[in-house]
Amino acid sequence: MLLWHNEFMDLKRIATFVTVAELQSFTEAAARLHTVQPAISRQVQQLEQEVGAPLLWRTKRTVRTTAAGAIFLLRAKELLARAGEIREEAQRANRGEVGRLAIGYLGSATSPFLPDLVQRYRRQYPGVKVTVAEMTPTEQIQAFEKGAIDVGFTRPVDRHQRSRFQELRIYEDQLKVAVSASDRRASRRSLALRELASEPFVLFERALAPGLIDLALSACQRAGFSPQVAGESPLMQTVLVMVAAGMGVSLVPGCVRHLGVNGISLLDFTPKAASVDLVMIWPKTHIPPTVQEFEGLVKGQLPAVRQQMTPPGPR
Amino acid sequence: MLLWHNEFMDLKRIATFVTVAELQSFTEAAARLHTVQPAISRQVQQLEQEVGAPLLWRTKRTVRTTAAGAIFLLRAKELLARAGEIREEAQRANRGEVGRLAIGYLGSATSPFLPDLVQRYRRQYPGVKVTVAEMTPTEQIQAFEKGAIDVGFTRPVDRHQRSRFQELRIYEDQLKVAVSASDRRASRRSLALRELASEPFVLFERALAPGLIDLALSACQRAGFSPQVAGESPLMQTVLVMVAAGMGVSLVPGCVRHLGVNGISLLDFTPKAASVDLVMIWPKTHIPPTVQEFEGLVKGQLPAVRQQMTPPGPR
DNA sequence: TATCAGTAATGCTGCTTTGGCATAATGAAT
DNA sequence: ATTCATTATGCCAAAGCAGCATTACTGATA
Repeated sequence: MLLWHNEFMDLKRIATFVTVAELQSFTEAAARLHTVQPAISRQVQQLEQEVGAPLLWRTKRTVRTTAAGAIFLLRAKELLARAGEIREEAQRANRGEVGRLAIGYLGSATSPFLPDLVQRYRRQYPGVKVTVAEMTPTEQIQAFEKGAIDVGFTRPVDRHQRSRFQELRIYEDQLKVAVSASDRRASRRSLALRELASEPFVLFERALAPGLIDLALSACQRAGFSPQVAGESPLMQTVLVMVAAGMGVSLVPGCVRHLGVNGISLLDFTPKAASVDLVMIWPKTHIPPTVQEFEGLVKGQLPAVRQQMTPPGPR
Repeated sequence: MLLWHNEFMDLKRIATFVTVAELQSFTEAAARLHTVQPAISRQVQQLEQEVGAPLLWRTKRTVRTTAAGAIFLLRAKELLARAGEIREEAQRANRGEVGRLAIGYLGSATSPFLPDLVQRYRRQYPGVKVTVAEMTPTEQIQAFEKGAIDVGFTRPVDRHQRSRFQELRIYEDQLKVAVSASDRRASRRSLALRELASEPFVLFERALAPGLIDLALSACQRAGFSPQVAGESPLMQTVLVMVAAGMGVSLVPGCVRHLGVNGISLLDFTPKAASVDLVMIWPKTHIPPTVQEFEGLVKGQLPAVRQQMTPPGPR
């Protein structure tokens, strides 16, 4: 490697040349750069080697740029400025001020509060490209694999995946029995789950939200029966409409009341089932700064969100 | 200076990072860059220090860019490409392939051949911005001072300036006596200069071309008289028109025959005066490559130019 | 004309940085 | 659990670089 000149120009040497060219003096440039004149001389010499052209025309009294030096001076200043810019940009990306934040969300459980969260975040980080996409829990896991989303609002992931994701509980919801408004029990506050043992059930498709459906099934199990599934749908709205139409009863999270489907009644039941949480999840590995910042904002908004998602009347 | 991190990012380290990011491997990057893996590790570490943000997310199995690294990778590649481009541009400037060539010229002595020279040059060096401006010899000297022109086609400069300029003789011309076509001597081939001792003279303004006029005056001096100047003009055409109008005789370079002024006759005279040369001059200090290349082209064209500027008929 | 003053280049030295080797640490896959 | 692949770290020698002293040169000045 002896005497083997580098393939690349050195930005420091370029900056030195710019200073010399603008001050038209090696000595003054040395003072400006807090070093000594011979260092400047050699830096410029090396840069001329690297560039492959003389850049400065020296007399003992004055220093001028050559033709090559003049054009190089112009371009070098641009290059140095650009170098500074890209460093700034990387730092902004590292602070989560630029970049992207792709959000997957569960429409039925987030519609009341998510738009506000997103709006607050976009105001605070206008440089971040935010996208939102409604997805079922299963679709969100797949989207994480493909890198299509950065955070997801969903149900708690199963034991298998738990180690790969970080979770933030947003709010706690309760399973409710959904019956048609024309059902004879529609006006009751509560019922025993085993009263439904022989009723037809309409459920959300298990493959798309196994956590939720398994919770419902285990509730029936504990009540001593296995529900007779008369219908399934990949859309929560459709489930509710089928219930309203009297095609069966269902077990759904209380938050579906925000979906605005008429003709149904949501009842508490005994024995009480475990609560069904809404969580925000994101992969533990390689957490982008945008996600970190979003997490902080969400945490700050948690009280407001929880108040918003708490049923207004008597529970 | 111990542990004092440089203000500038190092292009070599940036290139190393790009290689690592694209190959997604430190080890492979080391092989590609003909060095060893620890060197790569430390270069990337240093670059991350310089940038002020983590750029790569390392596991033992794979290497990925962080959010900051992803945007930095994109920009860094542009920066490296740009750095290469500006080096190329400086080299082209050094070879005279880009830049400028500002030409000052003496219209009366160059009009037959200069357009062709300029055209040839522009074809060979299309990247050079060529400008031409008609100027008297004195104006050319001033234009050189201001850096307004790079080469000049003019008369030989005086002793005082000679050391500052390089000269290339283009062609050799002879002083002629100009008389009106209606003059009784108009059809003669030659006359003795002293025949004009008592005639009125019309001359080009001395201040604008001292070399030429001093040559004419010294010719008269040697013929034993001092001409009686009846008129002066800063335009050679005007001088000739005044001669044609019979306002006087003049002493002019033979090349004025190309100006296309009618009604005059150009005669040889005795005693023969020193020849009046047309030269190309340019400052000795800081000769731009464009000028060097132009000089080469002009030298190659000299025979053609001289043939073109030689009077066709008997001399 | 000779001296002087100011500037860039060069020789040299010691410190800093960097590359290369050996090895440790770590995580994934079998 | 073990092994393999990969990156990080400790160490050393070589190279690069800054700083000092000095030289060489030129334009200005007396």
